[in-house]
Amino acid sequence: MTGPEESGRGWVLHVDLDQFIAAVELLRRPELRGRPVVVGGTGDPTRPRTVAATATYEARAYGVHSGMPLRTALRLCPEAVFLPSDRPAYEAASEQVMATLRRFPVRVEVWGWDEAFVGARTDDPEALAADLRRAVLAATGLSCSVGIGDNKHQAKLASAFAKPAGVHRLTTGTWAQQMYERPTDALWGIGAKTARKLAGLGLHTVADLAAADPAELARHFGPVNGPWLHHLAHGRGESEVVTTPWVPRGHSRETTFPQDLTDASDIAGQVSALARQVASDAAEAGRAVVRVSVKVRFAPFLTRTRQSRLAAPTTDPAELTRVALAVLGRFDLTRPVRLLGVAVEYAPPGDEAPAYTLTALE
DNA sequence: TCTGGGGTCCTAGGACCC
DNA sequence: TCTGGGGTCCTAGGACCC
Repeated sequence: MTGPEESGRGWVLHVDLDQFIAAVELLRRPELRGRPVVVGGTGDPTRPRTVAATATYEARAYGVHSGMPLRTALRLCPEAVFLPSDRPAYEAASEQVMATLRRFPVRVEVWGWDEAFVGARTDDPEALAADLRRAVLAATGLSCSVGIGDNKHQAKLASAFAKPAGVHRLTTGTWAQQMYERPTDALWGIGAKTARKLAGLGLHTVADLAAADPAELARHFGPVNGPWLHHLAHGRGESEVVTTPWVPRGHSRETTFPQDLTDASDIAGQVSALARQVASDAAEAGRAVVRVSVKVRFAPFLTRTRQSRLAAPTTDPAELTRVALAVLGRFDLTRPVRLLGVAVEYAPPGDEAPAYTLTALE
């Protein structure tokens, strides 16, 4: 921490913890180091319909990966150690990491449990990145990788190139050289579906997309998404690092049942329980609810949602439960149900009361 | 490999209003 | 009454990310 951050040009850094969940678990259980470990669900690999949140490199050697059903992981690697997900532990570790980053003369924007953007002015961003890595490791025992860029998009991609435990710089100056030959889904925001659709238009690489006509892209992907894809391919992106805490837009709870539900009163009972849970979460967060939606995933895997806007914002559990059940009533529930969910949209904070006096004056 | 849970944002179509 | 044009709100679904 040499303190040169008041001078020099501005940079965006992306700090990404390496194998975050597995690393936190191994800190608590050093005896498991070097063994195949899989984390997910309640840690019971025989329970159907639960998947791995993460797998250590030793487990990956057996073909196990995150998102894989635990039962499959067990078959591939019977000697693996299966651990339950422990959200509070990950949140606590994450807090420690973010607090460490905030001790530097930089701006820190938390972007999830295991990553953050850092805004800084310096003549030597590699030195700053190395300082951040050392400080996080010393304070928490966790390893991270750091990407350096002119904006968040570049820094985010750079940190992936830096993995594991490294530092990498990707800027507008080196964008074409580093990115143009890669497939379009190497960009942050382009997934499998969009990549396939782009390929159908003859656009396979980042260079192809960068050379495409934005108006043509708008016709196929919409007025916002089309031009945005073009921007992504040129390595453009948001460069402002915002330190004010994120204000959640909504909240949800959902459950996949080990066996399908067919009984209507069971289904209603589960939706009530989810609605009460979401209401309690909202009350704890001090947020009023303006919309309630119910999600039903039918067997084998058909997902449908129904939603309803409330007449007035509320946090009342009885009212939210009543609305959730009314929305549930709009589904055709003749097929077996494998998942139920209740989601709410929050009113913007401080927006609960209508400002009718101001309106009257206009 | 029979496929979690929790988020965000965008799009399209219909209702409704002037 | 054979049919405009714009704006806003609401709903359902989709894509993406961690």
